[in-house]
Amino acid sequence: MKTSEATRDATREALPLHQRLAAEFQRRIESGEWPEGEPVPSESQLCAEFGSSRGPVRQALAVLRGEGSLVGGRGKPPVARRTAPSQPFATFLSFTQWARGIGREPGQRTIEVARRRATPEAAARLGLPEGEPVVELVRLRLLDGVPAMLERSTFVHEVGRILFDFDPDTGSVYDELLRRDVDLHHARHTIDAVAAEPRDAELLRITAGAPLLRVRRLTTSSRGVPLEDADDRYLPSMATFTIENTVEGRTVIGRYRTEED
Amino acid sequence: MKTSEATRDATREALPLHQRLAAEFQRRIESGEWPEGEPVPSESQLCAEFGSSRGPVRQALAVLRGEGSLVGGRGKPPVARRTAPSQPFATFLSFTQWARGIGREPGQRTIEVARRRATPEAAARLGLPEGEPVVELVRLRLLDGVPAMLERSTFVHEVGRILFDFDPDTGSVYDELLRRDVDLHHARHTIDAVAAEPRDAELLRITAGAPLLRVRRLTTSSRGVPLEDADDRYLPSMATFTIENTVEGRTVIGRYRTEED
DNA sequence: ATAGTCGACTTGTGAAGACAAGTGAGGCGA
DNA sequence: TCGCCTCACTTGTCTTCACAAGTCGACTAT
Repeated sequence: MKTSEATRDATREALPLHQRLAAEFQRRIESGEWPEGEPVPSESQLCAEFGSSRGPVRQALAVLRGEGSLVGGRGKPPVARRTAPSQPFATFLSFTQWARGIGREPGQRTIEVARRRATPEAAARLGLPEGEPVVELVRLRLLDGVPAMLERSTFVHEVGRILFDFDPDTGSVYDELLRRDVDLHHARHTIDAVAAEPRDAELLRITAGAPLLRVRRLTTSSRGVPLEDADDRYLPSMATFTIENTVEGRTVIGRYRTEED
Repeated sequence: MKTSEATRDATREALPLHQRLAAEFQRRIESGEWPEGEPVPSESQLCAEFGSSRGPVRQALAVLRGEGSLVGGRGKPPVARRTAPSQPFATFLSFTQWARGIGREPGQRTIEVARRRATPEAAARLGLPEGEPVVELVRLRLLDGVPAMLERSTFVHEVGRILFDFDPDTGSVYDELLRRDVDLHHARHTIDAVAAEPRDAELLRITAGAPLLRVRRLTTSSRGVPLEDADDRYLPSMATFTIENTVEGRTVIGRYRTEED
């Protein structure tokens, strides 16, 4: 885990001052040290406490304001506001991390992993010539042992071949790809609804034609090269997506376990 | 249109320097004056051009970097990158504005507008005592004259009574509420899939049981008071939602006309 | 008692300067 | 020719100063 080591080291010392301040302020809000609704210490007090000038303090506060954890205006000290933590990239991309994040136990049953030639549709989305070899992975994903989602992924061959050295039943494919330094950087999720096809229905143990929440995902590298094209079909009773939106332009997205009404 | 007048005035003169700079830089990127992929002028050049110090220039550039329009790092000048404009709050809340934004003609047929007592579910979501009077609005929304979505909104009475002075067939309820200074500030959209009920099916001209993309929306004021609880059911063939996501944490959401595959 | 005013304090904005850290090109030597 | 090094230039970070603009409480005059 190269990245997490680096992060730990950086947290300790090497990070620039304003980043350390931002982290510290965020910790204070989350821990309740700065209670919600209460005004936080003034900038000059924070400057005194940390022995810095106003610059880094304001830069750190700006980050929190951008996340909506701090609201306030000119003349009056900003007040803390606990807010839904914006789900990081990883949580939104990895079923395993998502499930753990909401306190459920993820599971999977691999239906198929195969190297074959790209279908015209997949080739188009991945920007490959038709017939190029790709790796297809079909898994049934479970939440606390109950079927929740059917995942059909198509990887470009360079990425997909990693899967043959890896048992997709044991853990997170996403983690494994990161460990192999695959440059997963950007993802576009398109959400719609489809009727369960007979094969979907059989695996998810529902009746054919039942509505499913479909998320098609195109994951690309930092240079914009498509790496994965996926089609995830969720049982609506198991997961929903939410978008939160304010006039100030702040947006936070999330994927949640469907609540029982 | 009070706000747009204010914006226009402010753009001219009164806005702080860094905001004017940010707007100018964004214009240059969108207009192609700063071509995509090309490095933009250095900070010192911009300082010289606008006769300002580095502070405001950097502040303005930080905004663009936050939106992903500018990427780059230490030592090398940042390069411009055209990016999907993050859809503003209004576009995401108003069917009318959304439709116009994607070049379609919005339409609506009001099925019902009624003042009645809140159902237990609606009361719970709106934070009202059960049986409190609310205003319910049911409209069939059209895209270029074709049914696209069925909208069921429940407004708290204070907001909903405005609708009785307004013909919801003529235009945007959202615009009308803003004109009446209703403090629509925050919205939470929860997305899932449901099967069309007989009544849905009849209005949307599909068969019962067909999958629909459902978006439940809770709109609140800036102080967190719920104002509207809505249940929008889209034909998946007409609209999808997308979420774009990067490791840097940038997120942009959108609602789009479903493309024909 | 109440309304208005003043002043202390807060954040927003901007200038100017300094140094650190990274990039890239050109020049130099092997 | 190739590789290395130096140097100019860029952005990142931080300090210090100054003033504007808004808030809020205390004080004062009515």
